Amino acid sequence: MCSVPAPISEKTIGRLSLYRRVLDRLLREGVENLYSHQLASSTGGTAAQVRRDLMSIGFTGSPARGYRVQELLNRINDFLGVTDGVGVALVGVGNLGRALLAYFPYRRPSLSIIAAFDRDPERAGRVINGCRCYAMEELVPVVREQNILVGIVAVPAAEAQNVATALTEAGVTGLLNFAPTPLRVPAHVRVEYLDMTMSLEKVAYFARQRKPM
Amino acid sequence: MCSVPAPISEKTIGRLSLYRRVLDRLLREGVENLYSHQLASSTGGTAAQVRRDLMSIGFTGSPARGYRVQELLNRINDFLGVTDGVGVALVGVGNLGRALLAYFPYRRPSLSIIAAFDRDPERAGRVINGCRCYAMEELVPVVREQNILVGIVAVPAAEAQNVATALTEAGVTGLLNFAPTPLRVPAHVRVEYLDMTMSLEKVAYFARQRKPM
DNA sequence: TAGATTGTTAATCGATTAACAATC
DNA sequence: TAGATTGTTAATCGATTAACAATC
Repeated sequence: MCSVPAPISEKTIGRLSLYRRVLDRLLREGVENLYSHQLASSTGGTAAQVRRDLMSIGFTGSPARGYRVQELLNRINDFLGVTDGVGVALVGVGNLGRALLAYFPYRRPSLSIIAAFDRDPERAGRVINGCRCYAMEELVPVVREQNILVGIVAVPAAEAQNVATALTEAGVTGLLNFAPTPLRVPAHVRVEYLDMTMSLEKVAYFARQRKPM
Repeated sequence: MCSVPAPISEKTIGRLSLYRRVLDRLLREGVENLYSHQLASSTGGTAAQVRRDLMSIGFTGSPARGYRVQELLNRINDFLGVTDGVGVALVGVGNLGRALLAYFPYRRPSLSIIAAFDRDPERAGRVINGCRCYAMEELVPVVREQNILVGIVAVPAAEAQNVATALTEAGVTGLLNFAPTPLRVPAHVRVEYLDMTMSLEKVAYFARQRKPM
């Protein structure tokens, strides 16, 4: 009965996050059961993929009723660990940073940006969207003090590495990097890259290809 | 000599976008030649992957000097079609939308957001970061008039499908979707998904896993 | 029961990695 | 020449797809 630690793929983690939000909405709408193909159509995947993902976290359904929404949601929340919540630090309070502060509301249950940092002394000391902005020098002590685990890098590419190093030194184990540059971090730190310019250029490329219509 | 149309992978397109920006910077720094591993370390990939990508667009280097930076940059620009430029429309001028207006400057050479739209009449008529905001009713005529090919969907998930349908009807062939919901569009329209919440939740998951240090 | 769905296994597909000859 | 790099081919790896028995 001692099952092997399930090999959860990285992509599965991302899809579980999406399932979670869909299930949350469905639950509020009063849906109690759903089939894999329903969840697939709400998330843009295939039914088989949904079943694989749920199997990989050890959740089973029945051929008759499909999956129980409430139980599945609990299971995913539990698996992703969103019930506990995690503190997030934002570095760089420029245009992008301010947008992120507005996008991820302060003191949100699962993920909350609880501290922001900027090199510009003008911005330090201000409170934006409920989030306090600190000077760069305070990064390490504040992140340590508040037990922050995740850092968002929203500074220009040239500064990104220094920011990543400082965040890592302060004890962060996950980084979301908006700068279009690779970050060198210790092996125990996870970096996720999010390059909006790349996404837009990709779309533009395909849009141009399909222009002649 | 009639070579087969090279099968360029979707991921390659994204990486070419990143190479392009690195090459642009290197060129300004006066670098004339570079090896695949140099480009790889600047973009977080492997040398073999860089070589595959460049080969796939028919660009070759020499064992002695590597690749010529200027020629490579021209080739990639040409391939991605950035030299011509493409018009982008933004739909949704909330927190995220305004951030995007600030992030992708108006009248940028290759990609410029030349029109924004919002349901809120308050926002329509204003000019943000040099970009004019229109009412939702003007979407189809304005997008058609200005020959806009790409649409950015920055509205809540519930409205995303309607916005996508309108943009498609107006002649857009590429969509960048920030809403966490799949979009049903005609086959000739390309949709790219960018879910910031998913990215952040993924990082948080891995960060928590690695917490015990 | 009949029918749709689940969970499992085998087959397929694509991309990455490894090995190597050719080049300057 | 020696050495590092390029371009090419074969091998490996993983993920997706397809087929099918089990289930309610």
